[in-house]
Amino acid sequence: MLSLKKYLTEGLLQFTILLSLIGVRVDVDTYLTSQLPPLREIILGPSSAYTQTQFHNLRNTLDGYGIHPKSIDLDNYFTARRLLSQVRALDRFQVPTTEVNAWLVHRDPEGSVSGSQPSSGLALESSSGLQDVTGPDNGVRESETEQGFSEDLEDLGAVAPPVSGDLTKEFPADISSLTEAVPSESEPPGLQNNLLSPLLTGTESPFDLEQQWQDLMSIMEMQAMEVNTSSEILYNAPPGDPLSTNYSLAPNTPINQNVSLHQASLGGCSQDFSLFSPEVESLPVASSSTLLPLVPSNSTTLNSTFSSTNLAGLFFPPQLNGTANDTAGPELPDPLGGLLDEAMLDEISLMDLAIEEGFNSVQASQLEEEFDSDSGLSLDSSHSPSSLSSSEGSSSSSSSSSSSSSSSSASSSASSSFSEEGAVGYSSDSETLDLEEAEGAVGYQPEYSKFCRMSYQDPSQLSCLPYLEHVGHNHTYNMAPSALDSADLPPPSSLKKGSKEKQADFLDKQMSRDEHRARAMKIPFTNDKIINLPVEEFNELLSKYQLSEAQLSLIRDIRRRGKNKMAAQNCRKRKLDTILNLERDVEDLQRDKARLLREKVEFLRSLRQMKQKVQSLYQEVFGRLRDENGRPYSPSQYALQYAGDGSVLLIPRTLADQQARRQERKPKDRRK
DNA sequence: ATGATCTGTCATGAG
DNA sequence: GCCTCATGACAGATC
Repeated sequence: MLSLKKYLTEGLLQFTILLSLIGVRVDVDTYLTSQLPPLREIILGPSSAYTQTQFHNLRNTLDGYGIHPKSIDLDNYFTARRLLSQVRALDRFQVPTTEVNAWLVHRDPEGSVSGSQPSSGLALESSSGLQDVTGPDNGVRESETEQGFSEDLEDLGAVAPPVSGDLTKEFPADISSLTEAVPSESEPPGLQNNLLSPLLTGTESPFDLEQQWQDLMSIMEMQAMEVNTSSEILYNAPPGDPLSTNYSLAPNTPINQNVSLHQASLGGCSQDFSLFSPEVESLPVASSSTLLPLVPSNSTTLNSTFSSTNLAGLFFPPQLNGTANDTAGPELPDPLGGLLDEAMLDEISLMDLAIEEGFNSVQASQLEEEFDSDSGLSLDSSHSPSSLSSSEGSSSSSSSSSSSSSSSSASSSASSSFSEEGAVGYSSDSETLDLEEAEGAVGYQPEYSKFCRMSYQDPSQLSCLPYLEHVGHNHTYNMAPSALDSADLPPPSSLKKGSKEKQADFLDKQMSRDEHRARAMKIPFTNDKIINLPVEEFNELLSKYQLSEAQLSLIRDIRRRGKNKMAAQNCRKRKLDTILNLERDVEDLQRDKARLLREKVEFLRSLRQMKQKVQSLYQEVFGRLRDENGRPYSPSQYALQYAGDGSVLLIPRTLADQQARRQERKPKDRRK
């Protein structure tokens, strides 16, 4: 059997290679597509497989594409298809560009507010600390910082370049804050851009914090294992706490450059808000938040992090002493900052894909090899012969096939193939003669279908049956049974006597127990007829012969067992098909899940962009404001704030700062 | 030799 | 009641 498989496998491969050499393209997709209907029919079973056995539909018309549902070829087939679909899915998935805006901002130690919120778990942002005191080489790295500020960084492990005050000046609006607790004494004074500090102080998400947090949790839960592992590595997170790692950095924690970069990106997300963005303002939540008045009682949880009601609190350090420029603002949690972290989201998305689509490197390499093969066949053809040999489809559609489908147990096959006698296309006269001689029973006919099937399965059998050699090449096994009815075949004339005995033995082995019994009982017709004839014809057939009670009993048993055998095969096929369908459903659901996750990532990214836009607009508006003397307002002394009617007010910084503090307390109280 | 799997068979119930 | 089919369970065959 194995040797025959190998034989056919090699033959198939060689044939494919030949096709390739002569320019005939073997298209994998076409191959699979064209294979699918018959294969699916095999798997699902032709209509007859799920219905009553149709006597007039006995022949298997699967055109040789039959693959036994339990055959390894079927697994290979679906594996290949799944891999193909996964590869194609890669086209659809656009890996988001990772944009990391790294800003190292130091907080004034007086920012006690920040110290009071380390447990928030969210990104703590420096409100005023724009001074870069990460190292003495700040100036040297300024240029690259600026460059890194605008360019997309794909490598999250990249070192975050320090940011100098000049640089911030250059990019006051687009601040991706890094929350770091840096000792104040290390901060060089006078390196502050107050305009930036409110951005760093906190941003208000247009979405509900709780919702965002739940969304994040849902994402993280789905990717708990993988995200946990990777995030720990990537973000230097404490084990088991990827969220806090992503969103916060404990105060007084020395700056880890890798972490700093990531934190910077988080901050960048968090600082964006929709103050001036029409699109964002149109959002219900955003508009509601922006309309919040200065009254402290109206401040919400979001205000602490995205205080649109108090723009001063956002854009200015909450703590303004005499040298406000030197102070760092409180670190406020930013719910969206972490959510919008592209690096995290990308990773989630990618890992989700990797997990849910089950596309690992091994499979990819295997698939690649398959596609790289000269044959052009992506399917593992090494098993194809077995699939041909075990034509499950025949069993499902015809009674004859049911007996023959069990190739390995051909010796125990219950019935000869009534329909396949002709379907096989085998027309060995000698065979008929030998069988009749061996049987000694009138009307008993050999099972040519089994010959054919065995010829597929065992090359040795094929070789010992030279007259069967053609079976492997022609496909006349689908011919009408009547055309090749063995009973009508003339005796062979060219068969050698030496092979006759082998054939007889072989046929004898191929006979099922019931066939042996029938022969022993001298039943005058084939088991196929016994099993597959409609009851009326069956009774009519019985009436034509004078049969003993024992013979009649045996015939009934043969019929019952034969039908039950087919029923069992169909039943098992259905069971297997159900499993396969469920498997496909699971895969589909996993793909949907991955797609939804990708969409969510895109939405969050879009939100971040809008917030950045608003941020820049704020900078622009504030920068154009002039006092009565024509001088610009100091960001440390004034801030913009939304009024309840939607207008924007310029209010003193102290007032804004007070409000910001109130808004910070609210969420804390809520948590209590 | 042994366990897993395949396959045929029986018993039973339903249509 | 008979026939057929579906299916769980079992056992032998096969891998």
